[in-house]
Amino acid sequence: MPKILIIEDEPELVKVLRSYLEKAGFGVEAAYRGDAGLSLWKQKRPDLVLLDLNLPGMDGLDVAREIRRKDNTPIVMLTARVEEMDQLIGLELGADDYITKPFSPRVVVAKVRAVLRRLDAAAELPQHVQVADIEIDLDAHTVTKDGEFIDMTPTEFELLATLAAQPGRAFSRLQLLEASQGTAYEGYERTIDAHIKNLRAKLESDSKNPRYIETVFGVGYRFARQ
Amino acid sequence: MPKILIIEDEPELVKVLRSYLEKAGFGVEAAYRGDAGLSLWKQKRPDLVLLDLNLPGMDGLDVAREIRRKDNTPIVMLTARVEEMDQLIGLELGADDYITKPFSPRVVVAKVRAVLRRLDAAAELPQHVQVADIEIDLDAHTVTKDGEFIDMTPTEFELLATLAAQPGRAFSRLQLLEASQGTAYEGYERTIDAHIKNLRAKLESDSKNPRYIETVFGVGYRFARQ
DNA sequence: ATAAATGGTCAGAAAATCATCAACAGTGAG
DNA sequence: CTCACTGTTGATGATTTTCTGACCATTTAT
Repeated sequence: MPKILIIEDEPELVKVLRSYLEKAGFGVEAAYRGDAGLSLWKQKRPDLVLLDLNLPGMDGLDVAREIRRKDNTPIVMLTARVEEMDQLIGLELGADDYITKPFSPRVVVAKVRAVLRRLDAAAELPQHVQVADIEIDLDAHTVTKDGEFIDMTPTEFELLATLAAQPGRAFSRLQLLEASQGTAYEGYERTIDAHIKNLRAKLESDSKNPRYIETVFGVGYRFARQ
Repeated sequence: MPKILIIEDEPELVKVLRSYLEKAGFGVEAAYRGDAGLSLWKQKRPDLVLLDLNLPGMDGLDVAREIRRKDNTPIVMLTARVEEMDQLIGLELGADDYITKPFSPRVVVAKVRAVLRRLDAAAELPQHVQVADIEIDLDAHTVTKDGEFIDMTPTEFELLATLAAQPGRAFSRLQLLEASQGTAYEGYERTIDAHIKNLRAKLESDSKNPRYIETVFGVGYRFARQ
């Protein structure tokens, strides 16, 4: 559950935002002054900061600068008017996004989600898997073999990406089910067989003697260690 | 470390700007006259020029024009008032951005960063995409097929530009929403379908077998690989 | 060698996703 | 204000993918 820190001096606004964010599954902390917000940030280390520009105690810009100096917690600025934003457009201070008042809480939640998603996507996952003469670009959703592009359905793509990410490791059908269709524990293990067959048809030149996707009898499948 | 050239006749202002820019990690050169600025530009080849409009020795406009004639070093204009800018815009000077006085040094640094970043980002993407008989000039905002210009609505062009800038890469509807209407997380993903349909109607001769904008089932759309 | 267990393949059914259309809303120009 | 244009939305039918179970082939264990 990602934690959001709201630094905003209007209690009414904080109340509304908190309600919406919590409903959306976020944990919420709030401060009503800039300096208080900064120390709360140090203490709680939230995943994202919603920061008003005009604050008592300490200016929002200074708060942002201070946070940036120590960390790159994503910051979404709340500003009163569009003109204020013109000053910030360069985003000198590294705000990740901004919202101008008046705004609907719904929009705020959407922004928060978008920023977190954007950062997550950029930071964590490897973008690229290369094994043998197969190349998988997770971002672009492409698979090439010897430079030739091969079309994949979403499930096929997921399976291949899972297997190829750890060549030599055997995956059970259950693990592959989980990888391909999310968490789903329900489902028929043999479904995987069908997808493997289709994958092989697309990848292997000799489907009888698979070169890439090998069967591990009694266990599952693995991508060949090259 | 990017180099910035300041051409500005007020020494006090130069001093402040230099201090801020250096703190921000830029190398700074300065000239106090237009003609001197131009020769310093020739000599140092900075990554960006901060250029005052009213200068002794040589008018800022002439300096800009001269720089543009030889090179496309980004230029950020410093102008006294907004009205001055209106003139400039008509002159199609090719400045990359402008700032009106009075301005905070912070804003200047932000602008400089933004311009450099924008150019960097732009440099990575092609300005021009040609596939078969379609030609898309992302810069000029034009699309031609067999030499004939095709009119696009703004949204259509944005979508097409996004897709065509990275042929072969699949984009989700969410990514396309974000690209076409700015930030939107809200909005109906199927809206993209409608725009794609309109785009295809304009681009494709056989809308059933799209040659340019391909559907990636379960993922989104992509521009055909070249 | 034979039986038992596991994997491969296939085709039809079910589910998910997509294309298209028509109606509606917002916007700016005249 | 009206009109034209653009963009949005929800519904419908079409398409593609995914799932499933049956049947046969292969592997393993005895």
